[in-house]
Amino acid sequence: MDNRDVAAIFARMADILAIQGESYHRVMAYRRAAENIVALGRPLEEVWQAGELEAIPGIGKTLAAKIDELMRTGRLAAYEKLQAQVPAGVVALLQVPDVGPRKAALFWKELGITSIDELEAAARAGRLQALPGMGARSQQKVLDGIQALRRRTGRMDLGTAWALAQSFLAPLRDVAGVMRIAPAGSLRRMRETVGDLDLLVAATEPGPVMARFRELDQAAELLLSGETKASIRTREGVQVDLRVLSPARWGTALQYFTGSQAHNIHLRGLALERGFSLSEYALRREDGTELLCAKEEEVYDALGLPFIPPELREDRGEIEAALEGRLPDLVALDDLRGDFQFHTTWSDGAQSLLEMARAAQAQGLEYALVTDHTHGLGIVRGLTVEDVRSQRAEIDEVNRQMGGRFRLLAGVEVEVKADGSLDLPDEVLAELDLVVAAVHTGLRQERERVTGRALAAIRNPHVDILAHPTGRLIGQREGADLDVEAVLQAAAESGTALEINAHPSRLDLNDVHVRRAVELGVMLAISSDAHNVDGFGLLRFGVATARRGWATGADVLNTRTVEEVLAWAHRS
DNA sequence: GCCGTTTTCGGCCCGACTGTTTTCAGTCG
Repeated sequence: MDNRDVAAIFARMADILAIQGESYHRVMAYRRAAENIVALGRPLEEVWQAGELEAIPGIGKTLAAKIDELMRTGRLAAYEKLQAQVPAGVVALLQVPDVGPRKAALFWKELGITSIDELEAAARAGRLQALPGMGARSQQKVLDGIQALRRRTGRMDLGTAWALAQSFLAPLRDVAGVMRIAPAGSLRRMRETVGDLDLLVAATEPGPVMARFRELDQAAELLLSGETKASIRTREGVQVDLRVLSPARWGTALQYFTGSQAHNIHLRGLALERGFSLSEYALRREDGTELLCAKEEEVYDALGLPFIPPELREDRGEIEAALEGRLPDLVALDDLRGDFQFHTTWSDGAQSLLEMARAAQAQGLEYALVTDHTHGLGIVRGLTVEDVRSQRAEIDEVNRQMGGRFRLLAGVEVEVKADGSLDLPDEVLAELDLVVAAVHTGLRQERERVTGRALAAIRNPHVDILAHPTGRLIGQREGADLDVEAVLQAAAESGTALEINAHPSRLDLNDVHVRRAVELGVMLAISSDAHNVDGFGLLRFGVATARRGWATGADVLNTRTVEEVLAWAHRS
């Protein structure tokens, strides 16, 4: 029973309770508990053994007892009882857009529908429209929703969402009356995946920008369209929401639209304690007068809080920390002086050492660690011992050409082989400025074995950084069955840095792991993993992941000067 | 089901949009 198993059960119980018409707040309690367990960072089992379950926000006596039962027996009687009461196929109906718990219950109780296929058949036969509260249009919406569900590709990675947002922002920015425009939602919070795209516009008149939005080429399907809010779906099946408000309300609007929902609920509760009702329009006092906020900072300030960066807004303790004046001073992209992983034509990169050095410098960096693959990784041509030494000569030459304004550091991304040994001999590793080790193969090994390889690499005195520790590829491949807690503990002990790989398909370590790493005092290295000259631009996603994990500049190796990095690498 | 410098009971964020309804329920974010 790991965190995800328990969270999935609680989320499932929330769905069933909602279908049964249980109190909204009881349902929300289960959902909130599930989210907090996912965000915990440490193994739930460990918290359970320590008897500290009730210290987790949203876990009280009842849920703690349920977790205890799950940990002891692997089962939960209350869950099994609920499952017996509502068929799994009825719960599945909730996946259909515009079908919520009330309608799912209606379809089940009135028509005996227990699967999405049966729902579709009933809609086609015209049997839904006769139900109370339903009609021909609602029935058609169900059919459209089922189609959309079957087309849906899942959540986008952060890089894809970022690029898609830019394609919407450009044409809308030029519309008359548009004063400000920004992506909000999970993209602004820089979550590792993004479902829907949320765009916010401040304009004197909503009409023109709403009209332009509906007519965009990308808008394959118009989902809804009111005076200030519209949603479209792209051909790829991505929903894009647009909201338009007046510039004087930009601060509250951006705060509201950035979320997360959990952060907003918590913040609005705090506002109520302070005598305000907070909405996207304003802070409204009890006498009905409004306090308008043109800037987001003003919203937090009015509630007696410092500005909370969007990346922290997940209701993972940031509001409490803000109240107590202990928000971290988060690392920023501008703080980065260097990069710790990129590739060149020496292995699977597209450009030469010199071209990559110039690109890194153009990105504002002072140094970058060359980390071509070693030959043990079969899929790319990698460096042999001779290659490592030849490449060193070329690195020295590039450094001469860069004239002291930029420094390439000699390194390697050395393969951790299936038996845990490294792909280059120690004496060769010792010649390098820094060594990055990575596991690329055998990711499906059993937990103990693959963890053992990671631990061996971390404890190797020549290894400075362990790259993309779990090896996951977002949306494509699960990471290894790694004991991340053991890896973090070992890194803290040995002083080895762990990578935050900035590539949007990796973001490995992830935000939750970073948070735990920061707690344990693990050094973090943000790496672009650039394979071409544009790759250094990906560092922003790595920084965002570090920020989501509450990392400060002091936690991140990249904020140090090249001299400090070399001194760190050669510490005892 | 959780939670508490107003509470151990009685609250629990707030509003847009749609469709089915003559005032509102359901869904979504």
